[in-house]
Amino acid sequence: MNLFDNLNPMQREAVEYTEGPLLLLAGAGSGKTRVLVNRVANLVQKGVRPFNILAITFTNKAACEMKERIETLLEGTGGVWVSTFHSLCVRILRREISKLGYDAKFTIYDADDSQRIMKQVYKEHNINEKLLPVKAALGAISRQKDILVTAEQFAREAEGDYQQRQIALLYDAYQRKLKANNALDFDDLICKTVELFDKSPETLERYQNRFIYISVDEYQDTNFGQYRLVWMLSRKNNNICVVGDDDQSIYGWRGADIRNILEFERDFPGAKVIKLEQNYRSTKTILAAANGVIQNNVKRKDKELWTENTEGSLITHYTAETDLEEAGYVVDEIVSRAAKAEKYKDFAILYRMNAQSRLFEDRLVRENVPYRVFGGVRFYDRMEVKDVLAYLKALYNPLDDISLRRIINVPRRGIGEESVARLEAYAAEMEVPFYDAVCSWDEITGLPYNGRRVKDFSELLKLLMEDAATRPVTEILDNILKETNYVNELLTAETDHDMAKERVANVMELTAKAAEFKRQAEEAGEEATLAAFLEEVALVADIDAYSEQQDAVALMTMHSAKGLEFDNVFVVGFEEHMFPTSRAIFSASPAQLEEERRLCYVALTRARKRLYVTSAVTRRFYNEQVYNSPSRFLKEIPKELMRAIKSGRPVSAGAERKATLSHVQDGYTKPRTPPVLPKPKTGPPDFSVGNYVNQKKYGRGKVLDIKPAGADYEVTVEFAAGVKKFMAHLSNLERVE
DNA sequence: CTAGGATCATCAATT
DNA sequence: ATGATCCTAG
Repeated sequence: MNLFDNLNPMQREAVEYTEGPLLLLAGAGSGKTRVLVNRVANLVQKGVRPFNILAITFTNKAACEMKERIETLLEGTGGVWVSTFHSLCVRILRREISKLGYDAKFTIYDADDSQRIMKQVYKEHNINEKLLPVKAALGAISRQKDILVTAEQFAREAEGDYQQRQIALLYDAYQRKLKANNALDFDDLICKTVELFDKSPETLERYQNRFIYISVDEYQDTNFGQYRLVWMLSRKNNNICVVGDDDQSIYGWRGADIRNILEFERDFPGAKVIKLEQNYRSTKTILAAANGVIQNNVKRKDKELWTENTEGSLITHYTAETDLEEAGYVVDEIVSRAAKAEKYKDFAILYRMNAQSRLFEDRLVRENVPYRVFGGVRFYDRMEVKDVLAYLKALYNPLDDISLRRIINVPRRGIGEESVARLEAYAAEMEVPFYDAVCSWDEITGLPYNGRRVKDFSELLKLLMEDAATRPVTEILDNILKETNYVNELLTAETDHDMAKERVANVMELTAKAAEFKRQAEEAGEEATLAAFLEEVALVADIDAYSEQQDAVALMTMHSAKGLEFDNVFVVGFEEHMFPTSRAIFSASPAQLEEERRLCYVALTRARKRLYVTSAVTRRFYNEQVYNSPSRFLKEIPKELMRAIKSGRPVSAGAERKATLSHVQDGYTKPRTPPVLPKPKTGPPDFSVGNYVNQKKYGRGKVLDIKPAGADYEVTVEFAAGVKKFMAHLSNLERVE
C-alpha cells in the first residue's frame, strides 16, 4: 500500500513531514482527512507504535471515521488513540482525578444539569433570577473556564464591579456544589485536566511519554484551554500537527479562539506551514461563490481555494413569497431531482436555527420523502430518557444529588416538595449528602406517612445498587424499568396518547442503545459497564449518528454540517435577520458579522454539484409575521454565477425547469392548509418622523425613521427601553401626542 | 400531595 | 407558539 499515491505535492509533503510542529492550513474540501489518515499510517509504517499516536477530532463521528480509515489502510492495526478533546480528558481523569480530590466515579453534567445546580445556588444565596438570568451567569462562567480562569482568580479580578462580583460568587458556589456532587461539567473536563497536569508534572510526563505524535483537527475551533492542553502534551516531543482553516471558525461564541491558529507559528517555534488550497469537492461555480463571500472578511489569512472540477450548474436563488412556499419549492425540487435517478441522501437542507426545520419536515412528510433531522432536541435530552438515565447516574454516583432528586418522585411515589424540603434540611444540618438523608429517613421528623414513602424509595435504591456494581448495563436498565414500573407510569400519566407512545418508544430505544453498546463492548473484548455507558451517552452529539447508509434527506443546522458534504445543498432562510441573525446585524463589533460570514462560507462549501439558496419575502418568526430582505451575503455572490427565480416564475430557464415549477405552483393554488397571511395594507403609516407612537409592549416612543420595505414600511422607534424596529402595518403602532 | 388550569417569560449555533 | 412556573381545588 503506497501512502503517497494520488496525493498532490502539498498533501504529499504534509504526509511526509512527521517530525516537529506542523500547521496545515486546509481549505474546505482540500482532502485534509485523507492527509491526516495517511500521515498516521506513514508514522506506523516508519515504525512508530500506534499506541504512541494521538489524534484529536471535533466530533465522535469524525473520530470513528478516522479510526476506521486508519485501520483499513494499515489492515487492522488498532491502538491509535483517536478521540475528541472531551473523551480524551474523561479517559485521563477517570484514572487520575483522585489527585485533585475528586472520586474516580465522577458524573458528567450536561447543560440541563448545570442549570439545575445553578438554580439551587440562586436559592441558597437568595439571588434574584430577574437581575441576572441563570443562563447568563452560566455563560459568563463558561467563558471564564474556556480561558482557564478559576473561581478564585476571577474573584480577585472582579473586585469593584457589582455584577462581576456577583458572578464571582456564583462561580465559586457553583463549583463547590459540583464538587459536592462529585460531578464535572463539560468545561471542567478540559480545565481539570489542565489543572491536573499543572499540579502533577510527573503525571503530565507520563502522558507526554505516551503521546509522542499528536494531531488536532479543526484547530480553528479550539479554545484557550484546549490549546493549552495540546501545548502541554506536545511540549516534550514537539511532534504536533494541527489542521484548520481560519475561514471556517464558527464557534467563537463557545470560546473558540481564532488566535490559536493565527499565532501557531509563534506558539510553536520552528513550525512548518503547509497550505492545501486545491479543492476536490465542489464545482468551480460553487467555489467562486464561496470565495466571493468570504473575501469580504477583513480578519483572515490570505488564501484562495481553486479546483480542477467542472464549472457545473449555476447557483439557484429562489425567492418565495412565504416561508411555506419556500419549503414547498425545496421539497418539490428534491422530489423531481430524485425522480431523475438521484438518491435522497444526496440532498441536504441547511438552516441557521433548529426551529426552521419544522416547515420542511411537514412538507417532506406530506410528499412521502424520507428524511432525518439532526440536532434540535437531542435524543438524550428527552424528558423520559433523562429520567431513566438519572437512575443510572444515581446508582453509579450516589453523591449526584441532581440525578437523585430528579428520580425521587419519578414515577410518582408520593414524595413531593414537602418531603424533599425536609430531606434537604436534614442533609444541610448534618452536613451529609442528600442520599444519606434519604437513607436516614427514620431520623427525620415530619415526613408525611411517617417516612414510609421515603423508606420504600431508599430500599428500592439499595436493591438496584446491589446489581449495579457487577452486572452489565443492559441488565441494570431492565431491572430499573421492572422495579419502578416506569413505562406503565408513562402510559397512565400522559394525557396525550400519541405522546405517551412516543415516550415509551424512546425508553425502548434507550434499552436498544444499551444492548448495542453491550454488543460493541463485547466485540472489543471489554465489559459493558455502567460507567462506560454513561460516558458514551454524556458525550455523544446528534451528528455522530449521521450515516450515509440511510437513503434520507438530511436536515441540520449549518453548524452541524461542518465536515460533511452533499451533492445538492439547499441553504434556506437566506435573509437579513435570519442569516445573518439580528443579533449579528445589531452587534456593535463587526466580529459577529464576520463569524456569520464564515458560517455562510462553511454552508456554501458543503455542496458538491448543486447549490440552492432560498429566501422568503415574509415568514412567521417567533410567532410574528416578519418581512425580511434577502441576505447581504446574496449580494456578495457574483451575479453571473446565479440564476434567480421568483415565486415560481423562472427569470431565465428552459422548458424542463418550467415543468418543475408549475408543479410547485400547483401545490400552492390548493394548499391543504392555506397560509394565513395578513393582508398588507398599502400606503405610508399615519404618522411621520418626530411623532410619538404607542406600542403594546414598549409603551410610548419617538419615531426616528420610516422607510419603505416591500409592500410595507419599516419604522424605527426610540423607547425608554431602547431603539426598536417594526413593520408599520403589523405592529399596531398608534399615534399619540 | 397531586392534578389541572392559568399565567408568565422566552425565543442561536454545541461538546 | 411553547414550555416552565404558579395557583387553586380536590
